[in-house]
Amino acid sequence: MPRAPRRKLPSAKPREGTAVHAKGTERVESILDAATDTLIEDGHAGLTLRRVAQRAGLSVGNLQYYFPAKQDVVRALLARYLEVASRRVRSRVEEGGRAPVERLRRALEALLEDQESPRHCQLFAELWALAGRDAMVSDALTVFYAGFRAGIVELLRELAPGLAPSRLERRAALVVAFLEGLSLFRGGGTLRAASVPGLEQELRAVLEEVLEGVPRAGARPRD
Amino acid sequence: MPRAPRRKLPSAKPREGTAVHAKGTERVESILDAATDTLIEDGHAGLTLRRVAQRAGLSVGNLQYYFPAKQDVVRALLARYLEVASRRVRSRVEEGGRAPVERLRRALEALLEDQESPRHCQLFAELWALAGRDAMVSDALTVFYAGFRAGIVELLRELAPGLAPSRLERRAALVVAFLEGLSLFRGGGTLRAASVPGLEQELRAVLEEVLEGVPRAGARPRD
DNA sequence: GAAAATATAGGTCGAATGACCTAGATAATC
DNA sequence: GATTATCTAGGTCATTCGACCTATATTTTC
Repeated sequence: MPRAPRRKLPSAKPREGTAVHAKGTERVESILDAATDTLIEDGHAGLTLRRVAQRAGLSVGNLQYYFPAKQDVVRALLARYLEVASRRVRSRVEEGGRAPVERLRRALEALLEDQESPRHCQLFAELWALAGRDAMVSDALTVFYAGFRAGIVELLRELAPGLAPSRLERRAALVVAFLEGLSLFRGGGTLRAASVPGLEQELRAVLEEVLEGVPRAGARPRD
Repeated sequence: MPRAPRRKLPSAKPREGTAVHAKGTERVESILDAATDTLIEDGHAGLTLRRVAQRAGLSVGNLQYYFPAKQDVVRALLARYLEVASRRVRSRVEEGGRAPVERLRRALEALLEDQESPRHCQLFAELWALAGRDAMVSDALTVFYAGFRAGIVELLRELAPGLAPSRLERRAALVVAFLEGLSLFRGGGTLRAASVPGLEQELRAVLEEVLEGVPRAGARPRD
């Protein structure tokens, strides 16, 4: 943690991750790639402009031409990654046009597959920690999880059309929480070493068990 | 990230978090308190010897009398925190001597209560991120979660005595994963802002639903 | 082809860091 | 009272950091 930013007094460089020419756009992409890798491998504290610049193969000065401050890099990297991840969730949800139960089953299976990536899991672990300290990260994740939930809601709606929208939203939130909890111990999660052999089959078995008896309305709670 | 540690060549201070007199023990405790708070508030990168010393109200030299290196502070603080948290889980599990289902219900309720603490949740978010990069942290968490799981296993065993130990272990792992996932969005979690109103009641409702039909053996999978 | 926009390299600066050290003061214990 | 434990206050050192700046190439655009 180097210094107190004496920030933006005159500032002649209004650029913020946007480029006009093709070459610039390409540069921005490679910068964000490098920044993402660095964030994943070395954490937020290890994400330094110098390291990113070196990894992306350009000078620090050049990097700062596109992203004047570190915060700008993080912001852009986050926006890009979460946007892609969101689209991924949507596409998972829309996958296959079968019966409701089957659709849900396939969507969950696909979401679980995404957790195989250690990169992805480590990134999110990093973001969860950051969210408690950085409002920008917290906001970005809030938007992301709202989209995630919405995708699950769509799936659940088909299964239980009678459920009130607010209750669907809540059930979806529980599903998301479970999935994120699993991402810690499963596949590429940072705690896969703290897991248990055979977790996968058990998870599938429980999923089947729940899905078989799923279209029950449940006792109506005070809304 | 300051410098490459030129580490331990002669080293005349073999102390490592242990004190002889009462005053020293007290000091160590206050150091670990300060270090824990700093880790929670500023993250692993913000955990600097200077900051910890200032917070604990002593000199850096004195801090290093007890903990020669930063790593030693982290190790000790982790051991202490996870030990306390482990005991807490056990006591939660042993709480109340009622019927199996009731015991499980109460234990889960107690575990959920622990998630109300933002400090606790932020610390764990930090540790999950760290675990991917620091084997010491990963190992400590692995031990912790093994204990956590063991506690849940005890509870589940009463409910489903027929289940094989390995399957109990796996079910417990799923419960732990769900709980940790919830800790992100519930109570003091770093993503409480990304949650949904009424999550609590819904969670209780689902819990009840599951607990009611719980002593079913489930289809025997290939073990 | 000239003017303007864009791209890039290299360097400076103040601030902060972890590890280490010295020299001495104060307190507890035997 | 001597021994050990605890503690303070300061400083050194090599290193890293983010922000900032200037000078120069390279492209676009007109």
